[in-house]
Amino acid sequence: VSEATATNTRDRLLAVATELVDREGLTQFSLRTVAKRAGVSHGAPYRHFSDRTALLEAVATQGFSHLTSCCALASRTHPGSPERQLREAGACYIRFAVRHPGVIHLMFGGGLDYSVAGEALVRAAESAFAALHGLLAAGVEAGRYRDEDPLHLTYAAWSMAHGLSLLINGGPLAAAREDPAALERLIGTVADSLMYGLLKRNTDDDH
Amino acid sequence: VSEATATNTRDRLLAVATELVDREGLTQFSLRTVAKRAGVSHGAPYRHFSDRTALLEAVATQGFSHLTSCCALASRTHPGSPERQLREAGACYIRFAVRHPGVIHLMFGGGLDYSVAGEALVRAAESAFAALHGLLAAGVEAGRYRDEDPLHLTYAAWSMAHGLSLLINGGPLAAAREDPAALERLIGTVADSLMYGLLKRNTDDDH
DNA sequence: ACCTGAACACCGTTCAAGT
DNA sequence: ACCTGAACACCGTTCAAGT
Repeated sequence: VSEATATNTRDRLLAVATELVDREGLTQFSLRTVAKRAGVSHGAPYRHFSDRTALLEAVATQGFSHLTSCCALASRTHPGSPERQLREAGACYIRFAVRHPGVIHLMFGGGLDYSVAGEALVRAAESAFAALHGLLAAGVEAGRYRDEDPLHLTYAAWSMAHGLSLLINGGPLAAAREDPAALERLIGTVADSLMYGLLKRNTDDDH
Repeated sequence: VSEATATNTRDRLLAVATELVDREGLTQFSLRTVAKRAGVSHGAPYRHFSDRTALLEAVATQGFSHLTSCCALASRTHPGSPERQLREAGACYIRFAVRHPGVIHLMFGGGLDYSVAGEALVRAAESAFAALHGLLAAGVEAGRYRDEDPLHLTYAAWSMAHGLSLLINGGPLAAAREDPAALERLIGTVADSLMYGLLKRNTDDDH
């Protein structure tokens, strides 16, 4: 019984923290507010997380896990089609970013120092990156994408997805946040642009 | 005399704030520490900035001005060559991001709410975006880039630059931070990849 | 094992008082 | 006009004490 209660408190803290990060942002995020909203005293979180940073790291870890599952789902849904896998994984990423703007900012906005982060977070981030890398490597191996180091293509793909999510969440494309159809259209357009850069072309007219 | 003193205090606060954001990050940033490091009491900053957010916005505004000047400089240095302008502006962006990781995170990491920001910041951000847009539009007009909406190409180019800066500052490419030659090489590689996606190709083998 | 509540050092912000 | 320092409400963290 005590184990179930402990787990529930920990999970509740995590859920409240995620909601608070998304709704108020990192600056407004406070451990004491999380505790209050979770219905425990301000000292209770220290039974489950070593400090404020550790709780935020746990929220980010969940985020990376979700991105990993985006890739895994896309792989299963479109077997044999690297392009569709990549498009679907990217769309999954963007939808997550729209639903969880604070978590995305937490993961990539510099609020976390990965050089001193807990290994759970580091592992989750590496898994997400490896999953995306797998999608790009598959496309190269299938002869669909340019014959480049898949790592470079991974950087390009990930940069594009993340850049778009920033533009949607805080920038000039914010209108798409409220309009699901417009959001899907925008995702499609950017994916087209990305694909144009990834796919092989027949003639070279570089500088 | 009083005017000069006032300006100096304001400028010193701004400089100290920039340094603190870059070295300690947004979470550790505190108005009281800035005041102490600037040699004034903790109440003094309120004579120059309405609150903590206003000081951070001023730091971000300076950052956007720098990005704008990156584009302006690139335009002047490589007249008539849209590709070189874009490459140079991108490299300028990345170098700034490496030198000022905290400021870049402040500008794009979600710590600022642009929907309620002061107009100086909004204007500076819009100017930077417009300057980049001008570079892309010039390339399209010159017939070098794909015949797409320059806005979409601007999103793509900016996303790539920003994604790379994130990977360098907090991710798997951090080694390039310490090695200027490796940094320039990396910038070149990513720029190649971006150019590949921007430049016209002769044959279309899209799905 | 988990939680509470007092305690301490810190922070943002305000404001009367000084020059 | 600009700055100081007391004041207040808040926060992260620790820890003795309770169940």
